[in-house]
Amino acid sequence: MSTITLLPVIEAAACCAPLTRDPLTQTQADDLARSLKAIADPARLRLISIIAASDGQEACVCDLTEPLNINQPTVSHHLKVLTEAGFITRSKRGTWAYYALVPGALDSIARLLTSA
Amino acid sequence: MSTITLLPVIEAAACCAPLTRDPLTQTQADDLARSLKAIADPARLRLISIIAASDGQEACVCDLTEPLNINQPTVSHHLKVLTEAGFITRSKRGTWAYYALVPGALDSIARLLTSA
DNA sequence: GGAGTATATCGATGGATGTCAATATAGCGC
DNA sequence: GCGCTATATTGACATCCATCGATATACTCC
Repeated sequence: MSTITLLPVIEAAACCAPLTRDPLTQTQADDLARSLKAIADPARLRLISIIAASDGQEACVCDLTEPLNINQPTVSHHLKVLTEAGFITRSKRGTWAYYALVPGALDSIARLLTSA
Repeated sequence: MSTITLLPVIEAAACCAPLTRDPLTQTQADDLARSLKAIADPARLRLISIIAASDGQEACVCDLTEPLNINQPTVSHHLKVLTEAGFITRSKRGTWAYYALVPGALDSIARLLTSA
């Protein structure tokens, strides 16, 4: 796992023109699809939106488990997917784990979809 | 199938604030996830980008089958998914089917992901 | 109408994925 | 160390999904 980049989303987005300017290569399409798959899930979208609306765009797992009506292991799984995709980061403070939005990660994906 | 809205993407996007402003409700998350799932596939992203780069942002199926290295039924399937999600529209002229981008569909999704 | 072409649909299949219960790990306070 | 709490991991399971071959549909031209 040591070869995973820290911010795969932003890296993937930095490379290329908007989706609508030129046909994507297979590799570009694979990368963008991977990022989109990570957020194309209701539970993960809600997690992102709760984190984003929290103080400092950071939230404790203990505040994320209850409002989603899914079990704790499932929340943990979704947070891992979002982290590996580069949308959030994890920092542990004592017993608690805090997840924070990666600034610009969502924006860089959005830019790829925007034609203007 | 008569109850399907013509532009589900844009309708879903018109209703709500950016993902990062307030926590999403379950319904909002479901809708947005459905739209994102439709484009979270390499083949469909490439289809969109080829259509977008074509004259009048419209392309014939005959021009979409070859460059993707996937079989014709699979291309047809992906085009259907994109159509039902409201990203493209289909118009038949003679023997050929043309698919065109729905203006603003991608943009409205992008706006939901943008914080600014 | 019949042959040929373009596109869509059907059915099957292998692989990915969301969810859970059970368990493991890790930190805290006594 | 021991119990307690918070979070992560594992393994299993059911469902979804991308892809394909085969076939159906629809249009054109002769």
